Amino acid sequence: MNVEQAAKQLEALGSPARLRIYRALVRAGHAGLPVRRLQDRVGIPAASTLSHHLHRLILTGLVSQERQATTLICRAVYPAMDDLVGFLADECCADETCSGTGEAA
Amino acid sequence: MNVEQAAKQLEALGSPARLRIYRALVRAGHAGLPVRRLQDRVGIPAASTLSHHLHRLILTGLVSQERQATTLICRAVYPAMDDLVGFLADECCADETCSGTGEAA
DNA sequence: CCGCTTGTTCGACGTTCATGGAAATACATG
DNA sequence: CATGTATTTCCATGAACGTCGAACAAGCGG
Repeated sequence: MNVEQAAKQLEALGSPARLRIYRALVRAGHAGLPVRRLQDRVGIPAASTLSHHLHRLILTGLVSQERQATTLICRAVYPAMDDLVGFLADECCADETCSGTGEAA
Repeated sequence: MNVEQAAKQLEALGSPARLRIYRALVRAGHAGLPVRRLQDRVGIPAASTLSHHLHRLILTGLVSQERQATTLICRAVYPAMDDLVGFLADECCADETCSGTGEAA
């Protein structure tokens, strides 16, 4: 995970609409959520807007889709989030253990 | 930490320039870094651009500044990052323990 | 085949962002 | 007070974003 990639994912998550989408997906668990259901849940009025956000999330690898007949099931990609949180934690140690990390890490 | 606040911080971090700035600050430890040094380190040519990004980071509470005579020392606010990582981890459990979280959490 | 549902793509609108140059501010020093 | 350094604020410009409506594609059921 390099800085550019992390920034891209952070940016994807850095919009209330997309963060809500992602959160709903995460909470839906492995089963995932059809786009229609997702729209209903996050309260985005226009389907095209949701589709746009979803596309962005997918591009960064945070979300995946699987077709089931006419409906598209969306799922959060947990390993991606894991990596991202790992990157953040690695850079920042979250506490005060940061002093020893140095520069080459 | 609500969704809006988290999204704001995520967005602040979601730019290669700002993520690099933040990273440099984190690695500098609690000693912090003067703006000038920061500029030199992250390779932003215009001081005004750096100042702009810094301002954004400060607005979201991710970075703090302290004046020392003519120079401004910038520091990463570790608790803020801790909260953000916590929010992400809380929503996503990072692994596969997510199924039990439910909806009301 | 036709209509219905599901979801995406396209084109457009106004808003916000990133960037940098110039002027302004804050502070130390002589 | 004048000068010099450090940093921000102001302003302008082009690019990207968020949002939406309308048109389109795909698959199911009569």
